[in-house]
Amino acid sequence: MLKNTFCHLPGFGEKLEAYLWTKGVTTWDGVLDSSFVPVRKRTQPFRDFIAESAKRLQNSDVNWFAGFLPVNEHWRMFGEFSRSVAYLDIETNGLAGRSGYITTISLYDGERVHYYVKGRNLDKFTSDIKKFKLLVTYNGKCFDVPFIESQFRIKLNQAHIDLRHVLASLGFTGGLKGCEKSLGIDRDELSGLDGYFAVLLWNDFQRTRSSLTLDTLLAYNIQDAVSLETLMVTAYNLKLKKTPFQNTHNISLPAQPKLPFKADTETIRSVMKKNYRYSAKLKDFRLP
DNA sequence: CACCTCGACAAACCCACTAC
DNA sequence: GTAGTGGGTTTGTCGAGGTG
Repeated sequence: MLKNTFCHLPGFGEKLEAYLWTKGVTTWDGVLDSSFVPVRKRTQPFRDFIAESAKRLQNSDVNWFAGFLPVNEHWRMFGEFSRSVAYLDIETNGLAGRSGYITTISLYDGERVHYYVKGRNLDKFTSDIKKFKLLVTYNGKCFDVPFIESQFRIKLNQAHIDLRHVLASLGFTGGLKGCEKSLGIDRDELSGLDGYFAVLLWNDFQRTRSSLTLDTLLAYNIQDAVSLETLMVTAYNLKLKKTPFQNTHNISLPAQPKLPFKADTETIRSVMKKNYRYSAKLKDFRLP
């Protein structure tokens, strides 16, 4: 999709790009010798910029594209760079602002699941994340990434697709779970849980040191990260429908990875019982 | 609850094109 | 050429929405 993208060129907006597509101009070389492109936008600086684009694409420099693409078109980077993606989700001990801390992190690379737990291996995250060129999150630009940056005192310089805004532009709102529901993405025994429940699980784990509790928390956290891939591919294909490339650039839905943890129903029940907020949900978690 | 980004909307600005 | 026009692009401001 980046090879068919012109709106990262200075002075090229969405309208001009869409117009050129209708005229059959779909490649960078095409721009340079199409009479549909104003002469001023075919001068040497533009030739140089396009040559630079080709070079950066060749060198897999996602970050360069992220700097020139309008943010609402960052989803386009996924096509060329879907194999350098880190799907990322964190859990914390609450929404307590600055006094809050990260409890667990899940990172899915499309094949393997990586997870990090406070007090065990959380610091390993900072070196692991450096291996990825592109981050995909839900609301991560507002929450996960600033939280990580402030807690670890690092800067995540990767290109970053925030699915919250991509999905909102497609008409899907209501949070990660809301979007999954609208798109028919199911999450069996973990449905009905939310971020606050992850806080309760962490508190319970602090008190009991129960490995079943931690497993349940990680199962939830990892499910969120893994779901991001399905959402990303779905959103990408839906976005493509508004371009002339829906038949050529479609990405097929990936197979689900084997998940390393299973949520424990009895733990969920027991933690729910202690919080009135989940009294209505409790009935969904009867023992078999 | 605190924090953060971006979409919406408006206004300013730029440029290709036309008429004379 | 020059001035006018209209559409597209860029810039600026503000509030909605989502995170555990």
